[in-house]
Amino acid sequence: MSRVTLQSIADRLGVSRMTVSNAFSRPDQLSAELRASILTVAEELGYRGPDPAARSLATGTSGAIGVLWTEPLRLALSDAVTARFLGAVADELSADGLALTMLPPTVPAHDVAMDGAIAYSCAADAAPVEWLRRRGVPIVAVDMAWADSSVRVTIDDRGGARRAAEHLVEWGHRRIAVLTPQPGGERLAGWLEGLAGIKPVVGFVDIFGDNRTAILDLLRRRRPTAVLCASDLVAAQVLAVAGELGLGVPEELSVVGFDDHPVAAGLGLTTVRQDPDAKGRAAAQAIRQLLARRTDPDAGAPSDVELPVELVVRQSTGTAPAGEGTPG
Amino acid sequence: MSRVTLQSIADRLGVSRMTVSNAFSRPDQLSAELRASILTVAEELGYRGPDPAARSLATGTSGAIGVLWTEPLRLALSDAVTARFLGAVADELSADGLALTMLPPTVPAHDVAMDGAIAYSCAADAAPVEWLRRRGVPIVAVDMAWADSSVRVTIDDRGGARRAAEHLVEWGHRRIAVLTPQPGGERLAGWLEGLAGIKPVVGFVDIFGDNRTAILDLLRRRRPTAVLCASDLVAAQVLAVAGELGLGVPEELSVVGFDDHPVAAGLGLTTVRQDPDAKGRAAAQAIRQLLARRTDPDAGAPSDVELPVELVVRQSTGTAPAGEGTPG
DNA sequence: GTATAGTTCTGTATCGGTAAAGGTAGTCGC
DNA sequence: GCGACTACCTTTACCGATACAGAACTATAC
Repeated sequence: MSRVTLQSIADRLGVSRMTVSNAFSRPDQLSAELRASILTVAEELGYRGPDPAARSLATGTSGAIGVLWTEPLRLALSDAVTARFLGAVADELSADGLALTMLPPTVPAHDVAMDGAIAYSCAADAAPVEWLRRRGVPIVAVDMAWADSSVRVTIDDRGGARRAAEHLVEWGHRRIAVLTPQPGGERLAGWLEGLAGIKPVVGFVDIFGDNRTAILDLLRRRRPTAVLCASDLVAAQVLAVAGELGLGVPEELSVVGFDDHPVAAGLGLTTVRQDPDAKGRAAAQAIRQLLARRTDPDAGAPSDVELPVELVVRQSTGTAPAGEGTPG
Repeated sequence: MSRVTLQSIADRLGVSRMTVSNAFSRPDQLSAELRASILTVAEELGYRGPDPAARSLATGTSGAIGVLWTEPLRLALSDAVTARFLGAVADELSADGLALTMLPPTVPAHDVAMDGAIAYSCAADAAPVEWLRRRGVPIVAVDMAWADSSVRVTIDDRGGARRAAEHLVEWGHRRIAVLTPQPGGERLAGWLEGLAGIKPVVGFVDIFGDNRTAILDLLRRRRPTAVLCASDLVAAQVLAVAGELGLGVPEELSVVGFDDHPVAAGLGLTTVRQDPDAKGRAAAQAIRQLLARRTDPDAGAPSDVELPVELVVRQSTGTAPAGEGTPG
């Protein structure tokens, strides 16, 4: 017994296949009467409804937007800031009837149908990004340094980092450490700007991992009076290690994070706040505009967006310890 | 200029379209030599790679698993327990090369191509669930009371709730309130079992909302010595209101949550721990088995899974206040 | 020299729809 | 009574691939 298709229904009723298609997809194109009988027959035959794959092929749209992420998805979803961003994207897109498809690194991005994609914090030369570009899928790059033609949504990483560094300098700190995932990047650049010539001790961390050993080593051997961290979660690890070492915060050590992750408030962590909801909305808007251009080439190209950030001063930063203000 | 397809490449080289298809999808089916020249020509012509929609129609698979959720996706992603579950599902499925498509309530589920679906905490009669059933999509129901033929993955809600209630009774509590989102449900049933005849004060809450007023009213007017909450987030609200009222916890009020949400440890909240990672893995496994049955009908049907839970006693519960142990 | 098998490529059939233009009546205005 | 309109349905022409069976050719064995 073969599958029930539009044709089966059409044959049964002696109408054209197109009419049956319209009965499901464009009810205004046929009389209510005929439509009712088509639906009845469809029901009788056990028709499953228009096949999404076939429809997708015929119309050229799939109803889904992809999210590219180069780490295991667990990490995206378990981080409150990232998850919040994704939630905002999803909600904003859902208003347009679009679903969100999350593509882990192991899934060949070229195999999954999508009308557009959001590349989130990927390396610009990551293979999946490259594939999608090839396919001509409209891409919005979020939190990525990617000079290429797509649209970018970023936050003012550099400005926020600069403010954070300036804040420490204002409090008299001179022996300052920075914890960054890699050499380079906007945040590091901003810190250096804000430090105005002070050479920081640079430590490298795994954003998603446990950096206890590295931090322990840094605090014990280099004795910074302040630490600038690439994220609040790293900063939280610094606070924990400081506690272990009996270092008073902020009396002996000031700590600054980044993101204003939900844990930051509870820890009294001074940090640079970003708005993941706004970022998500901006990304979704950009996608929407790119999609609009597909049907109406006159629609303007969306422009890059850079969202502002804000320094939030809490209890984890204070004046530099007396007599310790100079580089060791 | 029309689009470059397999046919364009085939024509250019004088080979059959099928051979070109194989060059991309089944490299072992042709000589390395021919394949190389096909890829070269493809490159020259600017071929974008096999169209996912077309492939999907031809093969009958789409490479994505849907997640059904009847609230705004923001709520799924911003809740740590749910997000963690989704992360586990995504990671587990990604090993099979499957992407995860999140379907918000506003997206017609029948319009998006998917090979299977995970319905998470939806009403069994929710329209999207019904559509997918119609379409014959294999569905795994998670945290749902759904007697129908699909596979279910649940946690021992009833047993956990029973243990929580017993715990309070053991500490001498007799005037106990429960906060639940709706009348009925496994957790409520478990509480009632554990209360062994004690009639609780029942309060209704919005799981995703702010219930301050309702809780304030409950604590002030009914003066329970203990509260059983349907989730840790509700329990956290109870703790906050207790603080406002100057009620000592646990001296004057014991509070029990559910889930062992990350905030619970910080709040010292006694709760029932579930393992969202295990739940995610179980759901993904079930999907995998359902998909396997599609190609090999002899593969056994996956069976329902009920995961154990565990009472975690922290500082928010203690002995009932003296002389208050009897129902008012 | 012929059967056996393996490699490489081709032909045909199919997957299940939608878009856009094309009839064909009946209706309306005048 | 005639053109224009509207409402409804049909025709034609795709959308871009994969599955499966078999043909042609090469190598190996005996």
